[in-house]
Amino acid sequence: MPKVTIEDVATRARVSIKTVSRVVNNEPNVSESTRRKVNAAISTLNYRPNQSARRLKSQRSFLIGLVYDDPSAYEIPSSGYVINMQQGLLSVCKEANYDLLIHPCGFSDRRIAAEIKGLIEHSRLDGIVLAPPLSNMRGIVKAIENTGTPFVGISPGGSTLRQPAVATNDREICAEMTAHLASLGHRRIAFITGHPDHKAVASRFLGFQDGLRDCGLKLDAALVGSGDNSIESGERCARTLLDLARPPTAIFAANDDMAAGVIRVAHERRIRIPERLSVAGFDDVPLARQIYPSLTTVNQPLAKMAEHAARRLIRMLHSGEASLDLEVIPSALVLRDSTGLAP
Amino acid sequence: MPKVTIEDVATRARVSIKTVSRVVNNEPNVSESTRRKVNAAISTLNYRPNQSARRLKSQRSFLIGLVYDDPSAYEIPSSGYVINMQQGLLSVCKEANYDLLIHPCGFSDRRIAAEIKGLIEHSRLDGIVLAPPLSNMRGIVKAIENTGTPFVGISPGGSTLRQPAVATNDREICAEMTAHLASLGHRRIAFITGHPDHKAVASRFLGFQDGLRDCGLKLDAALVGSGDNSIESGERCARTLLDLARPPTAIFAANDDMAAGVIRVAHERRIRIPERLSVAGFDDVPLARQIYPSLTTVNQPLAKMAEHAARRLIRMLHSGEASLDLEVIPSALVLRDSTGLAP
DNA sequence: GTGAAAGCGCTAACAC
DNA sequence: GTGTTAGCGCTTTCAC
Repeated sequence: MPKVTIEDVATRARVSIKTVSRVVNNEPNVSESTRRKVNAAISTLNYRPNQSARRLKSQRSFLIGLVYDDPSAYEIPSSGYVINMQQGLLSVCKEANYDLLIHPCGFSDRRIAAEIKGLIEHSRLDGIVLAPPLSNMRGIVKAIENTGTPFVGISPGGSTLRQPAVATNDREICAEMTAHLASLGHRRIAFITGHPDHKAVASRFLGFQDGLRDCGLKLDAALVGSGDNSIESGERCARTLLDLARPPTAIFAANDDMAAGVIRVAHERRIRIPERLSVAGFDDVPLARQIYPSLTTVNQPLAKMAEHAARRLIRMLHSGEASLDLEVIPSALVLRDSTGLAP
Repeated sequence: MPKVTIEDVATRARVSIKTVSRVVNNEPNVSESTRRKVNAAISTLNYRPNQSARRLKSQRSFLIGLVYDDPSAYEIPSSGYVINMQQGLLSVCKEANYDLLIHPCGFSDRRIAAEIKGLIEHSRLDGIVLAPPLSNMRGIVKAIENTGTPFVGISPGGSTLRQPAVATNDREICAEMTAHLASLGHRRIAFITGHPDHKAVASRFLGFQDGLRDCGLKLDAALVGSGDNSIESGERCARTLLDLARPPTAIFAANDDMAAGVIRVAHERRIRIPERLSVAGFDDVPLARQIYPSLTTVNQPLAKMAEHAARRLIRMLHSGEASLDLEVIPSALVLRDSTGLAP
């Protein structure tokens, strides 16, 4: 590795290092011919600016942190959502010449605020993308705000926290899904709620209620199960619901894992899906296509949401100001084999 | 954020900056009392060494890269394996004060060597952890070797490439799984092979053959399906196998996704599992616990493998020398509900 | 439009 | 054991 520095480029292009710096950073005040000369030198020498030097001098790290709840701490099975967010972030970081640092952390930890503060100070992050459900937790959002580090939240749900954020239309799309089930003739539609700490997941329940109302159906408290996003809670709720004297003909779970739990129970009891029971989920995790029957669900454009979050963050970094509004990227219904006409 | 520098610490502790540097880096030649004084100053001032400065001066980035094949490029559904590796790496990086950069890249891309070279040059990575199947691809391994960057491969499979690597006992554990199926009375055991580019997955087939031999069974070519790790290929192979005049009573797939495909087909055909057909997979992805019936599989300790890889890499970084041997971390059988006595 | 000079905060020689 | 000095490679005044 022949360390080629800005000086080498300057010498070769017969200009000063400052001019090279201008070209590299796309600054104005460089004539077109000089720019060409410099670029030629850069590519023949295969010059790469030294990030460390640039960071040191400019007092910026060109580092963006993704902070999410550590899946290992909670046995959340479909941690695939992290991968999706990472992909979205990476694609933007790449083109903007930022690097991405990932930082899982347990959200129940009372010291989490200190942990985040330490992370920012240690890695000198320029900005942060905050994944759900951390984005709806007051203590965490406040901790980041206190450090003064720009950040963008993803899916903060109905939380009242004012923050720059990107989300999807959980509520509206759940109303749509509910309407879809109703249009298949279902009248007794059950809902399994998610983990209470996930505000975004909570708003899915609201959407369900909207949907019922839109279709002239009444909410039956007996048809609401309290889950916690885990497959086990889905199984538990399914058992209770299916034990009912008048069981539901459709079950809409607030996420795919719980829906998978419902399907497991249906299999155990030899209840045909969708002939005797329709099941719908939310997230469109890989699992949704893999189980039998394949799961009707809502595709949440996580990668795209992350992309937008990153772009916004970088814009904030450059402009120095934060827009506190919520950007919404719509989800889409994915109709597969687990839903059908009401029996 | 009051920028506190090494100088502030030195002033407060009434020593020179070099002494502070020594304390921070745990270097020798500092008296215990001085060390205490300095540490006191550090903590009252809440001093954090500026990584950029340190990197610039020491010509090291304190950055480790995880290079893996981009799951989005191939629709590999159970990309959960990346998360597991990340977790393992992060835990080690954290304690060793390195940061982790993740870099997915398409492995079929002919320019991948150039891409990796660019990545190393751009981010100035100190070392690389190479995930499978990239770790068994000559072009990629050579590209990294050419840059002179230390690296450790994960699960390079039976590849003949000499490299520092951490793997699991794919072959032996597959022989064990096969023996387990035989012990349940199965005599017609089918195998579905994985993607030919994945050497580690290929060695699972060898293990299957070992197992058959150990149990005095003969390999029946008709009972071998050629998959590509995808769930669809699992379905395809399952159809062919189950259409046989004398179908197998057990199917062992080289990964969980293909096993899930087999289970889907069994459901379609109303073939009871495990009463009429036993199914086994490999990987123990989250899906394995979620589908019905839950999948008997092999738990691959990916996080632990990644941990060891990171530790080795960091040791290499400090010592400057690479040990080319292969470290093996054993997998374990996970017996669930998809396997049972032969009919 | 372009360049000279001054550091950013730290580590590595080398003195003492 | 401890301190002094000289940069690492870049960006940033500010001069021209």
